[in-house]
Amino acid sequence: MKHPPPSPAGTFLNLCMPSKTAPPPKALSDAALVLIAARFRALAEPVRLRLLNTLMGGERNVTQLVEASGTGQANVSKHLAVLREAGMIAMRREGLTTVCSISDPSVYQLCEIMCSRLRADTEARARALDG
Amino acid sequence: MKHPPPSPAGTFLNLCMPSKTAPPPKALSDAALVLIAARFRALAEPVRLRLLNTLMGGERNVTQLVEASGTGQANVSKHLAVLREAGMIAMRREGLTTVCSISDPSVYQLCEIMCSRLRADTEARARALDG
DNA sequence: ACGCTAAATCGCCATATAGGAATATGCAAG
DNA sequence: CTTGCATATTCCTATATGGCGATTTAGCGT
Repeated sequence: MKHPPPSPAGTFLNLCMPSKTAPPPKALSDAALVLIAARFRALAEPVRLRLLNTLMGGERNVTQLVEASGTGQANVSKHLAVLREAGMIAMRREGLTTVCSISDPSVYQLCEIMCSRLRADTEARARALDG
Repeated sequence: MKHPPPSPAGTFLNLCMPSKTAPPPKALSDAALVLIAARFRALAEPVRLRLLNTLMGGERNVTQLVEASGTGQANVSKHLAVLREAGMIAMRREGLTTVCSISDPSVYQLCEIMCSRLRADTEARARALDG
């Protein structure tokens, strides 16, 4: 259950270094691609990203997430189900409420990378206008 | 109205994060979330992942990508347009052919992270079956 | 000009999914 | 058991998107 992090494939340290390291082009199976695509799809929705972003501040119950999300309770419930099935969040019943938390640490890395890219692209576009 | 009564910051972090990787929970704007979601959506498709996976081996023209993708030329063309609009690949005309290449190095990181997670989950599920 | 090839685009269909209202379920208090 | 709150689920509609065939566009050689 608990794993003293043996640095899964060295991904942690490579995070902040956008060097042009081309890894050996290992071909992935079709089945693997389907699974990977499913994970990306779970992140391909603004409301779900808002939920994850809120959960980055710590555990929240569903009502709190509904308030933070700007959409209805039914939608949030469905989006949470998607995130849970993708293994990204954990949900536990606590009396009347359901408490949610991020269960997949790679969510942080993925969002961090995307944000960095977004910043870089925006900046590049701004430079293109000025220069 | 209500505040998160139990864990302020520590509980779930102890569960899933080693030590260092907790970024300050910066709230992202709705506009940023839409842009980030769009980038994830570009990766949320097996055929597009196959194209990227192929391009990880170096530049390829569209015909080569069609052969590697297992789907039709029209589809590949549309998928390539999606990846280009997401800023992940570059395309240049070279005589009759169009040569494609990965233009966003974060693609490597993102796929690497997803593959690691996939391996970890699959392994955990296998352990759960064996006991 | 023509034909040929590579790639992009269009039209259509089928499916997936986000959104929302209504309803059902689970749980605790009285 | 009944009431009330917090979530989940169901049903529905609108939209987005993938796949495919057919057509169009683009560039090279003749």
